[in-house]
Amino acid sequence: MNGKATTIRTRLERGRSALGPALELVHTGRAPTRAVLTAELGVTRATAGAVAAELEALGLIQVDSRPGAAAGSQGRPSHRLAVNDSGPVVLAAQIHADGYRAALVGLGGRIVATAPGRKTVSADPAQVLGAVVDAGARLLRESGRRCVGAGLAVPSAVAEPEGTALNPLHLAWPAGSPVRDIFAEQVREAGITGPAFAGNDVNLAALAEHRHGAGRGAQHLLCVATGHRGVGGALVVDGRLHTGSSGLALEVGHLTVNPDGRPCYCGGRGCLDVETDPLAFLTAAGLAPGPETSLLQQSRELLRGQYGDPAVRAACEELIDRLGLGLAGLVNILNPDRIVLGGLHRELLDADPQRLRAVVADRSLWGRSGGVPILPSTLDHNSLVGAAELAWQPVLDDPLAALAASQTPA
Amino acid sequence: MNGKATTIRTRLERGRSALGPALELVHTGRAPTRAVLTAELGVTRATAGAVAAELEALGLIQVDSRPGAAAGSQGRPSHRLAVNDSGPVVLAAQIHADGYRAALVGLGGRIVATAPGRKTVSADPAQVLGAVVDAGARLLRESGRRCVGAGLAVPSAVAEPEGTALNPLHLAWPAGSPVRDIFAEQVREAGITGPAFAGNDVNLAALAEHRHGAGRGAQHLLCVATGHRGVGGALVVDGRLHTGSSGLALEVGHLTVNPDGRPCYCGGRGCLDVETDPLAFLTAAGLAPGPETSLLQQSRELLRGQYGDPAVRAACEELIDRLGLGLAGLVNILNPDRIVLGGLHRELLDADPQRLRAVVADRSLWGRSGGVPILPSTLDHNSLVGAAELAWQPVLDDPLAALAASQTPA
DNA sequence: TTAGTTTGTTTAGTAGCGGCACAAACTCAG
DNA sequence: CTGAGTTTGTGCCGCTACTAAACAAACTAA
Repeated sequence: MNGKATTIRTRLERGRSALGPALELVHTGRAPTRAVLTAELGVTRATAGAVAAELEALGLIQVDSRPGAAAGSQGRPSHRLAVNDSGPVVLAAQIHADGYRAALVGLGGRIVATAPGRKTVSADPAQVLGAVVDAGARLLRESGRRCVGAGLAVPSAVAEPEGTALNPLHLAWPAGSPVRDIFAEQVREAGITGPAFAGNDVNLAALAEHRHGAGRGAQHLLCVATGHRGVGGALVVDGRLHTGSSGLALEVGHLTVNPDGRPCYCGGRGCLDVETDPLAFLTAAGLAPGPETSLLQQSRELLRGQYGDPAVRAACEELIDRLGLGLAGLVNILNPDRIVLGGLHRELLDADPQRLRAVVADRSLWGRSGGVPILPSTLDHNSLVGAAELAWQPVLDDPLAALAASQTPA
Repeated sequence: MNGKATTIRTRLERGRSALGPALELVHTGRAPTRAVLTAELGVTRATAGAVAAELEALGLIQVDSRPGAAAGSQGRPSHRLAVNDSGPVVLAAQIHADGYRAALVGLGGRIVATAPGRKTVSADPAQVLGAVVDAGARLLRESGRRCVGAGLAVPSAVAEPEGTALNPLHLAWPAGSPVRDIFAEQVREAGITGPAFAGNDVNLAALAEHRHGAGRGAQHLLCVATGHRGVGGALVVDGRLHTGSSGLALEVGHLTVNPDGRPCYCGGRGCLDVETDPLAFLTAAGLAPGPETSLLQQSRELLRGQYGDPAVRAACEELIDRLGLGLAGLVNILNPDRIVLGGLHRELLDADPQRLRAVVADRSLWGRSGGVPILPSTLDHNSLVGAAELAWQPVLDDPLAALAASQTPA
């Protein structure tokens, strides 16, 4: 009964319907040649060729004459299909505990230019976001590239469709700040073309890992990460973020992983949040956390440098057991086919992969027969690249419409 | 790199692409007239008319001349669009602790004919499934209707794509029984046309509730139910079952809801499974469960008949608190926009809806501001109807192909 | 050199859908 | 009772994205 017709998309809007899927295949590197593009789309060679030509005409992809397929195959060599290196870009912005970062990101998830993060902290989101957008606008001017959108990653749950940050951790922003609208406003004022989006940083990191990192090819990708305090989760299903009905899904921090654990502000005790974050690690290792460097940095140095120390090792194993219990619970509920860990959790995995995999397999119901692959994240700045993915999405969904929209800022 | 082209569907296969979506709208009662079908599909009136005509020609829907819209509106009255009452049916089968049940189900989820369940229990799945299929085949012969598929609901997790029952509770079947293949074989041997499917009963109940019951219109529907022992969960996202990467998602029984609780076979303690099922309720109420009637039946009678009894009431409140904690955990992870409860959980909700809603709102992170609607299931035999939905799905996805396939049994 | 294989392009031809005009069936005002 | 307004249903035309099939191109292998 809702007026909007969201039921069918593909066939009803004019223009080539295969344009978006084709671009996504090139964007994620799954279509290196026209031949595999043909197979992957399930269309005839004629159509795939026309689609590729149109994407090339739009300036989104480029075709090299160099052979794209593996050498040694017989038959006529295929031409290489790749993202246009000098095509349009999107503005990606990330706010984190220590400051912010702005970047221009092209198709394929390639970071074209970056503005170094600065340690500026303000209780006013508009001020911080204004600074990031300014940095981004400067990058855009310097590069002279066309911009088709902007994406923002924040360390907070972002409610949809309002675009408000419900719990901006370590940012001192007021809860419920309309970050998406503030960001969009700043972007518009800076003269940057295209729509603006905002999302949770772990969600966006998961999106990036799925398209360009350790999550490539996974159908149900679960990501769990912890940076400074608290634990974030994300799920990517069939290439799309699963954010629940209002963007608040995968709030995994309050799974009980230690019945006798320390109390948590949520009202429970022994939550994943307070049992597996860097602070928990440092205290388990018997260290008073120093304020000079970040908790994650301290934990990382400890794990990499002094893993021989029995106290450090014991703390590591304790956290692995707790994390494994939490992951097992998530496996039971979400049944992913791959898990990618970031932040301190990634370090814990690197330190003792066997133990973590064993705990997860042992405590998940069906894990005994096989178990889910657990991998460390592989992408640098994955939240930033994920923010770019958010901005690229309209282009991937409908290149013609998105490019036309960003051409006329209206 | 998988050969199959699953990327695009709609525009590439021949035939009207709006046929499936249109049938689904009529099937779920969301398109009572051609006019709203037009709006809902987002096509022109001409196209919607043609689509409706083709569906009618296929014998799937019927158009009455009686006005379909609400009276009192001006303009030309619309014709009523409805499912064809004498059209094809599917065979739905359900296995439960006390026996089995077979039924013929038409479009719209209407049960056309039922064969009474019988108390036959065997350790051989082939024997029990053979009996259900025989009963179904008898129904089909008596009705003379055309059959386009068969669906089976079993009280067990069903692994995909193998179609094996991993933990057939209270059935004494060997774990890992290939129920889908056994069922399909029996269906084929009985001369029943169309493909055969199998699924977990709670999953299928959720699907049915979403399409024809308390879950209608929900985007992210979470269902939780307990029948005899153990707790089942299911999630329906955008009208499709979310079963994870291998059909094993929503195994919610082992969320920790009572740190000091009784030990569970999973290795943990205080799991939802052992803290909120009928056995837990009866023991909490101080009763030794009698073997004569089912545990759910006993619990239900106790709750409805002796709710005044302090012990019963205390047991009820204890279970509500535990269930609420579990639901809150699921809300944090899945962020549904509606929750539907079945079995004993439904009874608990009916007994004290205020208390359950309060607990869930209090213990879920974002629940304090609003809270998710929690409703009791409304459909009789929802697992059975859900099994039928499974069988209808190919027809809803592509009516032309599905009907053609079931015509020629090959 | 010739056959075989894979890739890319050109040429019809088909069909689904949008756009538009028109017809049908009602309500409401006067 | 009549005509204007409104909503619904249908017939016709044209566009265009697609398939199909033949052809051309660029390699390998014998």
